[in-house]
Amino acid sequence: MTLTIPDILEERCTTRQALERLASKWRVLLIYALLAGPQRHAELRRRVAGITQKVLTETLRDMEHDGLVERQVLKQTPPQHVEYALTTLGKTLQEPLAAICAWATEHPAGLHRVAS
Amino acid sequence: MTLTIPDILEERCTTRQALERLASKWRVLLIYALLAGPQRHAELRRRVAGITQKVLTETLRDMEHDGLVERQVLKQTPPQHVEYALTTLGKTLQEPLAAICAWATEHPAGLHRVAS
DNA sequence: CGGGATCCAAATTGATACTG
DNA sequence: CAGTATCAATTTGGATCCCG
Repeated sequence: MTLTIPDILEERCTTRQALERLASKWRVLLIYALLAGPQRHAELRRRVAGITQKVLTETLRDMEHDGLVERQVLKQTPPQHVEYALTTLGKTLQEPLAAICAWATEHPAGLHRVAS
Repeated sequence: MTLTIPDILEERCTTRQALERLASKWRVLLIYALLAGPQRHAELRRRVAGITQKVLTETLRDMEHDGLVERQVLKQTPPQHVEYALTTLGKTLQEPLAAICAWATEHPAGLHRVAS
């Protein structure tokens, strides 16, 4: 009701830019998956149904470079062991994300795809 | 902390599907713009910087068909007067959306684009 | 196992021109 | 004014093959 609307509608607005980066299907799902704790590449691939190796790698790297995810190599030998974990910053997304998920859960009939 | 993670990671999960539909840059911005009240096509185009007429029309129609937005034609004469407004359902997005925006505002340094 | 490199098909977008 | 139609230009995604 008393929401103050910032000028996030401006292209230069940093809030809008952050928002645009978050508004991604895979990012949201990955963050969600990672809330359960650090996980490996193959693990995430299995958990996040539908994601391909390429997209997974790309998304993780983007998120890492945005400071949301941390990548740790545990072994250097060829059978590499790599884990991804949310950073402190990434974890702060839990609450707002939960709010969205709660909404999506509460309004299952909302975004039904109506045949044109 | 005590967040129960639903299996939104499954492709068939309706919550995930709703989420995927919401996770769109333009949708988020449009909803935000529309929180200020019903607005016209040209008005929205001006407010939501960077959106093109085509994408605006498409996004509005998608949101309309998802039950988030309502379209009302006020005049039938050639210089048409069309207004778009959030539906009751659409308005319920205000809170979760505000949570995300608040996050984005609080973490301006978060999603900085680091030159590769 | 993790992921870089390619090649290619498919989906998005941008720019214009046109209509009720 | 609002919106459709079209076509070219990107972007994005999927499928493979390969390497440390």
